[in-house]
Amino acid sequence: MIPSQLLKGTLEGCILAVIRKKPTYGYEIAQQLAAYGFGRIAEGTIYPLLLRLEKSGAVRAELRPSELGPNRKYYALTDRGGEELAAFMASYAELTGAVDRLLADTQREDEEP
Amino acid sequence: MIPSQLLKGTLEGCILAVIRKKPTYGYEIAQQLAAYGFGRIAEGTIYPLLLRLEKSGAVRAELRPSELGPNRKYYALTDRGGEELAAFMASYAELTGAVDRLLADTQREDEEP
DNA sequence: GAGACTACTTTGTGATACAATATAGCTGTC
DNA sequence: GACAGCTATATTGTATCACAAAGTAGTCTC
Repeated sequence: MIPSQLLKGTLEGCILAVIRKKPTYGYEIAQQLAAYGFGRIAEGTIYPLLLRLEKSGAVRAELRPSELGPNRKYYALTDRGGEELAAFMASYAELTGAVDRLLADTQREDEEP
Repeated sequence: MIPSQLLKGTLEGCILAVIRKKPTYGYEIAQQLAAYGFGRIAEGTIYPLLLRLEKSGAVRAELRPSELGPNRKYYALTDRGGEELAAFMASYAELTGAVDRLLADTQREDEEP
């Protein structure tokens, strides 16, 4: 299980990435994230996050009927959202670069006693 | 610059990793993190975090005089801290695994139009 | 009509990075 | 000896965000 604190900030970028692949709706996003190995992301996390993204102009929402079940709110990435996704990927690379360098050093200490 | 939200949860594990390499004190930890590429971590972040770790039993503190400047509070990793570090590394690997799979898929869409 | 699955919303809570501020010792310079 | 600048720690208040919980509502199967 990934602790919720570790997901902070990451989830927003990842949802942008999921939407970029193909416009989709909240419920399916949650399932995709689970399939990618994020674990179960609560509805109370997904939906407020999508509303934030819509309000900030990173995504555009469109209501469509579902063949089975209630209506779906499909989200598509805007240009602004594409820029945010690029910024996230850069920050994420910066973070993992720093962490990986540090953890590599931590490892090294074991090997040379 | 790494946004503060992305650091959440990560910093605690990384500080444990720094301390594991060699017992050290807050001020130097901040400098080491900056050197690894984390950017400048505010004092208001480092010191409360170290106090939390001490209170939780992950680290042990010892006050030592400095050759130059005020006293330093050296922190050393406890067994409990070592376990927490291992747990962090596992969670971190889980997270980066999921994100990397997702971002790889996002990339792939570009290549095959 | 009861349960299960789909699908979205809202409210309140907890964790945590950070800005700002305070304190204090040491060094060097003018 | 006053002042700047670096070292070193602590505290207070704030903003952000993931989540639990509860609610609403549609479809399907038994």
